[in-house]
Amino acid sequence: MELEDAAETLAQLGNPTRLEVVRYLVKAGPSGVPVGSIQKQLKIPASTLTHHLKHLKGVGLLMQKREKTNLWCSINFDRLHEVSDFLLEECCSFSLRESDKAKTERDAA
Amino acid sequence: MELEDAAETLAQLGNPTRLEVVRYLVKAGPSGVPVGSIQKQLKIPASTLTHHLKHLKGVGLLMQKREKTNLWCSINFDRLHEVSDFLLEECCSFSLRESDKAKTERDAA
DNA sequence: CTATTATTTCGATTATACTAGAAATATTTA
DNA sequence: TAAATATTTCTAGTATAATCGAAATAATAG
Repeated sequence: MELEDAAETLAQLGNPTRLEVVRYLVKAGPSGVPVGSIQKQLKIPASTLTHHLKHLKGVGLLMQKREKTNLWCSINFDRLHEVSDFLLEECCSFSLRESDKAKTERDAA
Repeated sequence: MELEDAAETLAQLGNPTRLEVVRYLVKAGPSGVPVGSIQKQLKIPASTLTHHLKHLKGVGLLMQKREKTNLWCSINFDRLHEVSDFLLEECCSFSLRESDKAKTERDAA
C-alpha cells in the first residue's frame, strides 16, 4: 500500500461519524446491512450518511450490493487489514521493546 | 480505546505529510531523531513541520525529549498499536472468511 | 554577552470537509 | 400508472485544516 493511498484511507476513517459506521459494519459482518438500517440505528440524517458512504466507497472500504429497494453495505475487511498493516509495518519489534520498557518503568514505580 | 479518540488519532495519521513523518519515525526506531533531521530529510518547511508535530503529539503518537539544542522525536509505538487494534477489533474472523472467499473466487476464475 | 544553531509563534492565504434540509430520483408493489 | 419506500443530489452555511514566510524565541558554545 502506498503512502498517499494509506493517508487518504486513514483520513476517511478519521471522521467520527464514518468510524462509527465502519464499526457498525464490522460488527454486522460480511452479509452487511442496508443503508436505511445504518441510518436508523446510528441516527444519521440520510443525506449525511450517503455523503459519508460515498467517501468510504471511494477508498475501497465499503462494498455495496442492491437487493430490491435496499442497498446493502458491507465492509471490505481486506482493505481494513491493508491500512492496519501499513501502520504497523516494520515497527512490531520496536513496539515490543517499547512495551517492555513501559512495563519495566511501571514496575519500578 | 474510545471511538472519538480513535477517530481523532486516525485523522492525524490521515495527512500525507504527517504519515510520512510517522513512517520516518517508525523506521528511526525508539531512539528517534531531532526535528531538524526530519525537516532536512523529508524537506518539510520548519514551521509546517512544527505544526504537524504538534498534532501528532496532541494525540499521543509522538514523544519528545530535549538534548542540547536538539529536540528528539520518537514514535509512541504502543499508541500506534492501540489505533491499529481498534480498526481490527472483532473483525479478524470475518476478515479470514472474506480473504478465503476472495481467494476462492480468484481460483475459480 | 554574542553568535550560532534549532525550533516555534504569528499571520495570512487558500482549500477542503462536515452537516443537513428540501427536492429529486430510483425501485418495487399493488 | 400510482403509491410507498429507499436512497441520492442539490445547495449552502459553517467550520476547520494545510501551507509557509518572516520574525521571534530558546538553548548552547565561545
